[in-house]
Amino acid sequence: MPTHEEESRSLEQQMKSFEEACRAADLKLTHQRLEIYRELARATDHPSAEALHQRLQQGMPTLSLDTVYRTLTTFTRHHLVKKVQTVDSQAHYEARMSQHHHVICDTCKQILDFHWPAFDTSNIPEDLRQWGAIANKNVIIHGTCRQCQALKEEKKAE
Amino acid sequence: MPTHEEESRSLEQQMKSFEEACRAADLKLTHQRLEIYRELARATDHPSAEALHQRLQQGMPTLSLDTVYRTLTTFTRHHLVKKVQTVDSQAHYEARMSQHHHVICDTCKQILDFHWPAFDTSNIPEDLRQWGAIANKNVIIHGTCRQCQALKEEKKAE
DNA sequence: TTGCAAATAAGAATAATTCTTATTGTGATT
DNA sequence: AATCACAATAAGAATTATTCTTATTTGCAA
Repeated sequence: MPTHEEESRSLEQQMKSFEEACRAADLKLTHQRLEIYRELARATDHPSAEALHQRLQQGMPTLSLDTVYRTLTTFTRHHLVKKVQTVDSQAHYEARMSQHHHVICDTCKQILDFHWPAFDTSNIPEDLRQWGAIANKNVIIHGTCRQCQALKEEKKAE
Repeated sequence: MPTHEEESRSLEQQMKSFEEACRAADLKLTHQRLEIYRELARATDHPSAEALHQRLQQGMPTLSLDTVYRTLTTFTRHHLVKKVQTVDSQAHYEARMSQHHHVICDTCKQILDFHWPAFDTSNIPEDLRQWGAIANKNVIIHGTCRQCQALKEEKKAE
């Protein structure tokens, strides 16, 4: 368990490498971006844009919610932060009730089912046993499907 | 691979057990519910409420989008259909970029990180190798955390 | 067949996110 | 240090996904 001092030192280190990554990606180092990143890096929960905005507004009363959204999207695009895996904003349904998993193409958004019996019968990590009552465990794979890969190759060739 | 005939027969069977499940759950067998379920059972993609509504409107011009939403929610509550796993409608972010997974309490919505190296190093099923380029594979576990379990026990005891 | 609770349609309301536009600020160049 | 180009921001309007309100209809039990 890191002491308070160690924690904040590592936060500062994280800020340093964040700044470097921004420069490498040609992202301007604005006050907003630095604060939004710092707040997220400090967070132990998984805050929504709204939650971050509220936390930051104490110190930056003019910060707009839109900036938080835009900035998080930018960060995500540059792999500086992660969006917790969701399909997308729309809910999707299925009638198939048997155990299965999903592969999602991040380009065309198509969702495909697959089976993975070896996973289904595997045991969850020891430290999760204490967590509570588990209803189900599922795998979500993200990537680019064949067709979209091909389309991207074509574009590159142009 | 089932023939067309077999497929539609099994759809009819599925409809039969659906009707039975509705009766068991005291859900009235309305035209709308039957058609919404049939359309979803027939679908090979994972349609949104909006998509289902559009498909059904051909034959049922007065069907409201709200009914589709409400009905899907009802079905989900009764485990007659599944909502493809999402955290909830709001997007959630994190600055931790290292490989990890999430447990989500369906009651309090808290998201917790956990590690599962054995999963991370496992190989995906054979038939997925052809699918495309995989960017990442993650586990999402849903359930009820300790605290929420305890609260539910209390309520039951009252 | 009648009655009543449950379900629906229609449209208003809300929540989450994105867009538009005018203004500001970063960082490169002098 | 002053200037400049353009990226980034703030504010509020607009969009999208979903839920709520209310009046009407319908399934089904008696």
